[in-house]
This record gives sequence, C-alpha cells and structure tokens, in this order.
Amino acid sequence: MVLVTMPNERIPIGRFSEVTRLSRKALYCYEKKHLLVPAELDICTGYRYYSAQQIERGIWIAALTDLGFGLDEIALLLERKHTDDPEVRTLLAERLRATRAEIRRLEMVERILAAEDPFLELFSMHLEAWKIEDIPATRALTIRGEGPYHELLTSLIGQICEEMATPENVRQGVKATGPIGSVYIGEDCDEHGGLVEVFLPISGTVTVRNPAIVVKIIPAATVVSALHRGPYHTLGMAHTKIFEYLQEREFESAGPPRELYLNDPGITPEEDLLTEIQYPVRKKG
Amino acid sequence: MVLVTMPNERIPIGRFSEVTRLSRKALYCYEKKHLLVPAELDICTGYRYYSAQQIERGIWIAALTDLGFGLDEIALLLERKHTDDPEVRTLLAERLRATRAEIRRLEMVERILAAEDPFLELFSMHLEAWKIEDIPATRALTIRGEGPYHELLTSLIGQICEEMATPENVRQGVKATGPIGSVYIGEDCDEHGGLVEVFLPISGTVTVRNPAIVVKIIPAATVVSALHRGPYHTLGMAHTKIFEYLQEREFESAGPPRELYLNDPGITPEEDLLTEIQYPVRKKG
DNA sequence: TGCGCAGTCTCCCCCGGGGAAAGGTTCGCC
DNA sequence: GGCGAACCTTTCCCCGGGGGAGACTGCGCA
Repeated sequence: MVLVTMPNERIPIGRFSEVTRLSRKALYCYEKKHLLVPAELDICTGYRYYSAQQIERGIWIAALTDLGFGLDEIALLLERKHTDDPEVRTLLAERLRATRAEIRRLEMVERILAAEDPFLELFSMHLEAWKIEDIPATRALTIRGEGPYHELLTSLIGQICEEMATPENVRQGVKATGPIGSVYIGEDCDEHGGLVEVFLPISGTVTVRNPAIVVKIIPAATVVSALHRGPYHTLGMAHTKIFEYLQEREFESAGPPRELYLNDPGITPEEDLLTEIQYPVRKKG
Repeated sequence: MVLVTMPNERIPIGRFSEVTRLSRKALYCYEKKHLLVPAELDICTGYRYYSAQQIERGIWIAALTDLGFGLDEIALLLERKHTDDPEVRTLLAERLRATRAEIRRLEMVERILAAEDPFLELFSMHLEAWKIEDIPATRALTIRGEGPYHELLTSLIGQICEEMATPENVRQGVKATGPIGSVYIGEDCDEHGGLVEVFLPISGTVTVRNPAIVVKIIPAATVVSALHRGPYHTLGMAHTKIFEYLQEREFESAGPPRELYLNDPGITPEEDLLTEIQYPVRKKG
C-alpha cells in the first residue's frame, strides 16, 4: 500500500498522551530527562508536537514503567533491547527478583489485613521481626547476683538506680546513656533463675559507693535483636522463639543473651512493657 | 516489680531510630506532620529527645506504613484503632482490596519478566490493553467505496491526500487535525472486503474538487479502543479478539468499527505499523 | 584542658510523577 | 471578525522519604 505522504505528523501532547496512555506530566518529565523529546517545539507558542514514529517509543516507555523499571534503566533498555546485552539481562533478572520479593511481601500484608483482628496480628508480627545490629562497647555500672529472676532483678536494678541518685553523682552530672539491661551469664539459666548481671550505660565521672557495683566496659558485639511487648514473665517464650530462629539460620551463639528494659515498669501498664532481647552471634563458617 | 524511676527518658534520635526501625529521615518527616513529635527539643542545641513511651507509637507507625497506609490515614488509625470505628473498618477494607489488586498486577509482571522473550510478551500485552475513550465530534473529509479492502483503501486514501494537496487548500491553510482513518460501514464486511468510508479530520475552510469527497461531521462516540502493531493484513485477528472481549463484558456495540492509521506506511516498516482500532459501544442496561 | 570521633543539626536535590493556579493559543462557529 | 470552549504553557507545592554536604555538639580519653 503506497500513500501520498500522510499529513498528520504534528501530534499535540493531549492526543499523544491518549494514544500512548502516558500522562502529560509524565511526558513533560520524560522530556526533561531526554527520554522522549517531542519532535518539534513551536518556538513562539511553546507548543510541543510529537511525530507518529514517537508513539511506539512512548508505548515502550509506558510498558517498561509498568514493569517497575526506573527511567534511567528504561533509557538503557530502549537503546539495547535487541542486542542481547549482558547488562540488559542483568536488569531483567534483577527486576524479576525484586518483583517476586514484593509479591511475597504483599501476600504477608494481605494475610494480616484479612485477619480477624489486623491490629493484633500486625503488632506481634512486627515485633517478631529480628534484625542484626552492631552494638559498640559501652561504659556501664554493673552488678551481679544469683537467684530467682523476679526478685533478683528488682533488687539489682534498685541498687543501681540508688547509686545514680547519690549526691556525688548528681553533682558530677553523671547521666545514663541508655536503658537498664541485664546479661544472663550463668550456663544453667532456666526460666526461673540463674546468674545475672544488671547494667546501666553511663557517661561522666562516676563515684561508686556500693561495693557490689562495678564500672565496666561492656564489650562490643554483633547481635540479633528482637523487641518483645508484654509482661516480663512472658519473656521466656520470646527467648525460646529467637533461639529456635538462630538454630535454623547461619548464625551461632557468641555469648550470653541480654535484655534491655526500654520503659519504666513503675509507670507503664504491664502489657505495654517493651524489652529488647539481644543474642550475640557470629556467622557460621 | 517496682523500680526507682528509670533514668533513661531522653532517647536521642539515632537510638530511637534503631529501636523502632524508622529512619531518621522518616522521623524528621513524621515530626513535621505532627505524627510523632519528640518529647523534648533541646532549644539551644536543637537536639531531639524521644521518650520511652514513644517507642510503641513509633513501632505502630512503622508497622502501618509497611501495610501501605498513608501518613494521614495512620494518624487516624492510631487515634481510633480500638474504637471499632466504621471509618477504620473502611480504611482496612480498602487497603485489603488495593493490596490484592497490586498482587494480581505484580503476578502479571512476573509472568512477563519470566517469559523467554520478555520484550515480545510485553509489547503485545500492552497493546491488547483496551481503554474506554470519549471521542468528540470531528469535521472531516470523507470518501466511500466498496470492494476488496487492500486496493480500495489505497485508492481512497490516495484521493483524500491529493485533495489536501490542491493549491486552494494549501493556500487556505487547511490542516489535518488527526490521522487518516476508516469506518467499516457495510453490514456484511468480512475480512476481504465491504463498504468502507475513509476520513481525515481537518481544520480550516476547505474547497472540495473531487465530487466523491464530502465534508462531514463524524459524530461523537464512546469507544473501546485498542492499539495494534504490525502489517495491515493482520488487523482482522485483532478485530476478532476485541469483539470477543466486548461480548464478555458489559458493553454492546453502538455502531460500525473504525480504524485510525497512526503512521505512514510509506516510510514505516510493515511490522512497526500502528493502528488504533475503535469500537463504538454503550453499556448494557 | 584540649583532641578526635561519633552523633546530630539544617539545607538542598533526587525519585516519578499528581493537582491546581494563572495565563496564552487554537478552533469551530456565529 | 469576534467569542467561548478546549487546549496548551509554566510554576509551585505535595507524596514519603533517600542521599549527601557543611557545620555544630557530646563524649571518652589523654
């Protein structure tokens, strides 16, 4: 089919936008980034006109953005899409990977939203998510004791807080630089009791009166940390869960576990108490 | 467990960020929007300090943004999350719907990316996506004819283009305002031939020499439109596909189908030719 | 008391556009 | 030739932050 030249080579932006399904805003944006520059710019009115050949490029851009590529990636893909370039293949593979990861994430989101009490599900789910953290070395007041956890912790923490409140320390401006925590040192800690060290990170020149209290550097460590919410007597379950996680993964324990007590049990309802649980680890192999 | 007051109520932003898994940037942002304002702002250094109670709020925000809620929605949810508010339920339901839609979309994306030739899949998929459009009434040169499509269209289009090129029309500044198209008027159009009207939307005062050519207003219509790419002789398949789509959906045909020839077959390789296919429709019932 | 490092501050530009305002153009129609 | 509607232009602010620059602060240590 041979035609006399087609008379419609000046497509205004609105029409071009309809055909390619790209919004005007997107078109202005692509022009600024030199991804799709109108064939003609009427210099006196400022109107843009696209050519019929640009429609195909526009459709490619729309299709590739729908796949989730960034604009600079699209520029590269359009340039080399038929050259079997290794860079192109990498880009495709990476996008596929990212898409699958996102689908998996959204399926979890769907499960939570479809649950009977989404808020309940949500909060516990989010707390269970553990993270690897590097904890720097810290100077801290420490005190040890052995016995049933509940009374023991109450006593040790009380002694540390008293020490902080002595006139000398208040005058020196000694300050806590983190929450009170404890380390379960004993080999045979079970859920009822064992050997425990309570610590409170501090700054400043501290004077220690109580002979049981020692200023120490808590060594740096790489830990797997998780947050727990609820009464302290439910912490045992959380520990068990995390410990199981560790077994399945590529980590091995590198020291006794710690707990950080993030809020004050004196003023916080029991079920809202937050505790950070930390397991020092190193990678297997 | 009763404690002397815990000494760690001034949590700096970095530590707060680690515990809540919210980035600093996010925290600055939430502060600006009054979603999570630090408990204390040291007026002389500008340092922010969060309180232990704010950790829980932070974790809620992190969890809800992961679900895909916007910050203003989160503000509302946090305020009323335990009141069994109808607005809250609506928000949850809408989020679930949107999440499922997104999963479905991403599954299509995955299918395309996992295909042997993603680019091939992609382009055809994107072209098949049809859209409903309102086409306004247009003034156009039109010419009718009957016979086998291939030669017929060539001839009719040729005549229209010639008419555009007459000295009178060039002098008057008559311009095409859209691409050449055709309407398949005949009841018994099959893929080989039938009664066809070719049209070219124009602007300006036109003088018609050729008696076969008539200036007409093509009436406005609501159409289902799809784009086709490839040689003109493959258009038949595309028509069949669209027609089947229409049958399945809530539309009924409201007039003869049209085609718009978006690029010039004289200068475009056959396999790159783009044709917009339009089926006038109205909703059933 | 000063040094050095880590933590923090504000400011500005980036992503990929969406929405709205205020003003100039084009077109068909009278 | 004039008018209104539809179209086009630029500019600014919004989303929900990420990344980085350049300057200040806090803290432990000597």
